[in-house]
Amino acid sequence: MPDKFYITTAIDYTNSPPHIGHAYEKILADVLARYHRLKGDEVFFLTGVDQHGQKVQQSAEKAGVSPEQFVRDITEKFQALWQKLDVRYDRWAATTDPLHRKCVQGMLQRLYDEGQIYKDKQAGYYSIRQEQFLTDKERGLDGEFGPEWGQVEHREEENYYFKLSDHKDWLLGFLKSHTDFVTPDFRQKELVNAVEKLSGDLCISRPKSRLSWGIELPFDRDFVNYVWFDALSNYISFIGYDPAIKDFDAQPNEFRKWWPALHVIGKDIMIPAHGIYWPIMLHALGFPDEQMPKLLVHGWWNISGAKMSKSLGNVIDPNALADSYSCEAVRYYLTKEIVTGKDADFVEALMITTWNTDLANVIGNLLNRSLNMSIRYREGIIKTSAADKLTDGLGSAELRNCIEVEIPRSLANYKEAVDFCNPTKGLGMAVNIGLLGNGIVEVTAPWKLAKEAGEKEHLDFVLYHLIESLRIIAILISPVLPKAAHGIFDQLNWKMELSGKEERFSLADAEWGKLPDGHVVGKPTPLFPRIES
RNA sequence: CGCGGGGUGGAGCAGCCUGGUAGCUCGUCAGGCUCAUAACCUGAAGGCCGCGGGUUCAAAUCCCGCCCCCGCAACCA
Repeated sequence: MPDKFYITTAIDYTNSPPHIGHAYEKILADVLARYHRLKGDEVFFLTGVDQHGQKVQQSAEKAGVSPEQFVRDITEKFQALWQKLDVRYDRWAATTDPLHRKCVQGMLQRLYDEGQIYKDKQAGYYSIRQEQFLTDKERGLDGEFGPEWGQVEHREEENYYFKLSDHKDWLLGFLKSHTDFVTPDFRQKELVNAVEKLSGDLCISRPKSRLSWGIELPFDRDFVNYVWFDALSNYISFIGYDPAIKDFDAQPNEFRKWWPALHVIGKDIMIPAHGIYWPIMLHALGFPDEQMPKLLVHGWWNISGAKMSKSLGNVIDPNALADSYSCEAVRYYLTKEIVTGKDADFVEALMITTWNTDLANVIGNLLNRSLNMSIRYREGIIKTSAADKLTDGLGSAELRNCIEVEIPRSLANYKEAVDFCNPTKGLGMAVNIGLLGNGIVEVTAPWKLAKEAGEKEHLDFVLYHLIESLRIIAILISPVLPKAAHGIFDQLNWKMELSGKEERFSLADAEWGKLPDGHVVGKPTPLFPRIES
């Protein structure tokens, strides 16, 4: 039985078009999903859009179109971008989907019936722009509410509340006994601190008079749900959760097959949404502790050390980036040049450097020179030879060390790294095998071997090793650079019957010595042309 | 004393959890090679690993104190 891997991303808010941060998260999730497929796991990758809410309603009004129309346009932009960036998800979660709406209403109804949701009246100062009640905490030094809140008025309003605080102690206990709930670990520390300060319940409704663009509360049609039950529950609704069934073990097979999930999210939505509301919602719905999801919290791409923001006008458009360079260049840079979980600076020049160094100079060049030599010296025919006999040839010691020590170590490091959600380090291992290959070319000097009749066997062995290195590299980079991985395989003339198909790659094949004797390689063409700036 | 992150050769970063020759990319300098995408390989210069204490045979790494930078409000991942 293959392992199951269910991965999700945050669903993006369809209020404005996607930027580099959206792209990073989806690429990260896509890379992990592809890696697990490479391992042979059964994978389900869910991503989508959050379409409801006040801001969409307002933006639509401003644009003079219906919310449906407005949301459809933006949604198309997201989907087009994911296609352009090779983000291959299995299902699209759009919160206006009837299936989702039904599930959300079912959840709310059951929690209402079970006394987890109650109606209450709140009076106080209310920010219209932020659609929330303000407390004294929000007052500035002068005791007034700052301009960021827009128009503030006194208001009295009835709403529905979810009994969040009832579950605070449970959550603290859960976090204490499940220290791997959040990756990286320092985020979990942060979360525990936040939970300890938690007080009050969660307002989950807005009267329809103010907000109509949302999911109606099933037990009171004068209200729509506000945000969290709608947005977060996509993670379960789209894989078939049945809200009417409290007993987790009695849930439909399809749902139980995939759950629990790995949620890939940004650091800004861990507290409170994914770290507090979501596990408590699941707990209240009857999910046992061992069926809680895990969170992979990534950092942000900053621009010259500053936060990316619309108001600063420094937003990076991934569409334009993919057009000027390539989808693969964007995927490579975003994966390689950030420590998973931490922030990084987005520097376009560094994207070019990284591409040129790792892909053009190291891997691409190794591919090119190896194939070229194979064809020039041995007519493209790759032969295995007994490694034992080659103890005293040029560079034999380095060659053996590479095969017996370095490559196995790189492979082990790669697997460990990506298994722990660190594709950055994984890519480093693939590049490392490329570096080793280029080193081997130097010490074995195939052009010298080719001139000596007695060295034919040694030459064959060297070439075999180089081709094997490239075959392995292609497999390792395939989750990040699917197109380039195919490009390498195509030039190696390997598994041509699967050309273009994802099944062409398997992690089990990433092992030195799997290429059969007598394989004939193809002609070299520069795969990663240098980007000249 | 709010919470968290960071301070490592010229630049950007890893390493810190699980102490033990300070590593990577770019840049600089000097060699080598010619199969290759003016690519590749080797070597060199350049670090009191923020500061001060402590633990230890041994600290970038663990502990304590201090200094500086950045997030934790918004559009926003």
